Amino acid sequence: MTIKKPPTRKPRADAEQNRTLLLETAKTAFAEKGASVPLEEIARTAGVGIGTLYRHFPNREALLQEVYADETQKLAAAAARLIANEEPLEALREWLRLFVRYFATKQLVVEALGPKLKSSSGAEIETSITTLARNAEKNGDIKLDVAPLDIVRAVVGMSAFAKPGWEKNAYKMIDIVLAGMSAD
Amino acid sequence: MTIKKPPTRKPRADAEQNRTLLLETAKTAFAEKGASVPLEEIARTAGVGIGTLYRHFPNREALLQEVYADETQKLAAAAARLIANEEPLEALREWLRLFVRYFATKQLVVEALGPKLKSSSGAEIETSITTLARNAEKNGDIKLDVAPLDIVRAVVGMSAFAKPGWEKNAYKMIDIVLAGMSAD
DNA sequence: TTATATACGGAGGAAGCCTCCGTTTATCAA
DNA sequence: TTGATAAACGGAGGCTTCCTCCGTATATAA
Repeated sequence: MTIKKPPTRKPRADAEQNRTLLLETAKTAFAEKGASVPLEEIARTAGVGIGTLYRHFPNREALLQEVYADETQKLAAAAARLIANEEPLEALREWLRLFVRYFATKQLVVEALGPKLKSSSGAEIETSITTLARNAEKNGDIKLDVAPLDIVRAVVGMSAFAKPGWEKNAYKMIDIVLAGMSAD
Repeated sequence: MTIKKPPTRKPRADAEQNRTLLLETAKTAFAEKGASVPLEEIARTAGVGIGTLYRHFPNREALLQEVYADETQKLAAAAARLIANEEPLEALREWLRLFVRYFATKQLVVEALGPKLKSSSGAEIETSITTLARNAEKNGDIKLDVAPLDIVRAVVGMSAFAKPGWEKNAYKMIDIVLAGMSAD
């Protein structure tokens, strides 16, 4: 069995630059043209070769994920903050609202990508909602006989071939679902 | 302005046959390999040329729609029957369960097609759920402050990157949502 | 049987995805 | 500075799928 020897060199500056450049270009392109914009177009716009794009991001999904990574990050942070500062049930409700707004920005992504969002961002979201929901359950606010993630799913469903303004309906659905789970 | 003169001839038998054959082949293929199975493969399996497939169904969506047309039809029929024979709230609940099963069969379709289901099947479903929901509302069972279709959306959301068995969760979500909407 | 509207089939152009590899360049040691 | 070399670059090209176009074949009607 061969051991990997790490000759360790400083990472090349041009590589870092291109990576950043590609992420910025992709973010714009996805927002403007939807998530199925040709990757070759992104590469061209960024002024790099297609090979470079694929070296940094092995496929479309990887690129999308990184583009939205920081927003996902913020969402996770918000969960922690809400738990610390709010009543459990309200923390849960508020986070779900945040989620709706977050999801609205990547909705077109989902449309074009299909439900492959299990990926990494999914894991962080699952952690957040699970913590929030269990917290509310322990506090006696809700009875949890579906998986916590199912709450998110119901809310996300609101965006199914949504017209602009679906967020309003999603907010209402949050209240309905929480009411339906309430342990009174 | 030229008027279209209709020379009217009996439609050719081979055309009808091929159409039917293609529908059957497509149904199997979609079920077995998902909705993104190459259309050329369907044509080949059916033993017709790709041109014939495209003449009958101008694109993938048209083909999918026709493949599932009769199931959609049944669902609409069920709505009428349930309204006639059940208590309004139970009619609504039961229809939503039927919908879950219906949707389970075309779920893979949705995944590959993305939310383009507004199309014709969507219209029939919207009619059904609207009638059922308004019926339950008039009976004083629920308070309807979301669009009826949103109930379906919430339920459909359960299937988002679902594992096998998501139908169970969907059933639970039906109960939760209806409880949350109950006007007590 | 013949004429013709209708349908058939598949070649081929267009578009995207992704890989592969020869060329270029940033880093580091001397 | 300079040379060696690991690291990164770029884009040609193979592959897959979509869909159109049109010459050929055939079912229908007279």
